[in-house]
Amino acid sequence: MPTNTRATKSASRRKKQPSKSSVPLAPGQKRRFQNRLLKWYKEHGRDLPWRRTSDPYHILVSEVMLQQTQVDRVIPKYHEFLERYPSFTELADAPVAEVKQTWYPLGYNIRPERLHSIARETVARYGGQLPNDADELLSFKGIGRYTAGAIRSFAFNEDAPILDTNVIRVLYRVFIAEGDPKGQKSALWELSEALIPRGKGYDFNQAIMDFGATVCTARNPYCLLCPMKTFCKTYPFDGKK
DNA sequence: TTCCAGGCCC
DNA sequence: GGGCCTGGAA
Repeated sequence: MPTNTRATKSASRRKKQPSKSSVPLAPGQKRRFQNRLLKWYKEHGRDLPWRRTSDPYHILVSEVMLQQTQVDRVIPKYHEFLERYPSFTELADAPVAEVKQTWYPLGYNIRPERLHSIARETVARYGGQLPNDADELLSFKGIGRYTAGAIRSFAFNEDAPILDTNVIRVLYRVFIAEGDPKGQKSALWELSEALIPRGKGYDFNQAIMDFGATVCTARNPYCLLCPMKTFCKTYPFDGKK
């Protein structure tokens, strides 16, 4: 926990005021969202290759590939890449030029360079084991806040929050629905964290991204078959945001 | 053809 | 807050 958020507990009786950036959740709303999302995921979640492993290296490769590239284009390259570089060691030992060639044609070629440097550093400084600590992960070039959360939840099974465009869109629509979503990142990070059912960070995070990618889509979302429509602040969708 | 999204770095 | 690089929408 951060610091002393309850310092004045006995000093005053003022009701807890949501800080400007936090989103109030109606009673039961949190659990309803969690239950419906996880149920939806059980029935409709996609079967993706990186969901069949908990190897942090595999997870990292998939997440870096997915940073600016759609799932369908990533899948074949994910297999090819791992076949060629089965672990941090092989990747670290490979010439970066070759790694970039293997990466082709995914594009954004700074990514293979960074992935390669992450591999080298992981071998050199962490004995070939990716750290699970948030700050250590964030210290790598190429791992930002989203990817650090993804690694912690998908590879290490921690209840770490993630926030990418899918998650932003889903949480904004269901719980906020006013103002500019991008201007509310900190509230959305808080929401992302607060909504994770204890011990279920992996499934919950995978679920919310799948949900955003296939139901709560950017354009023409499938509101009619959405399990959240009874309490979604955006339902019925009017064509914007 | 132009414009914008998308995580990250700076 | 802008630029990166690229696909896809406008």
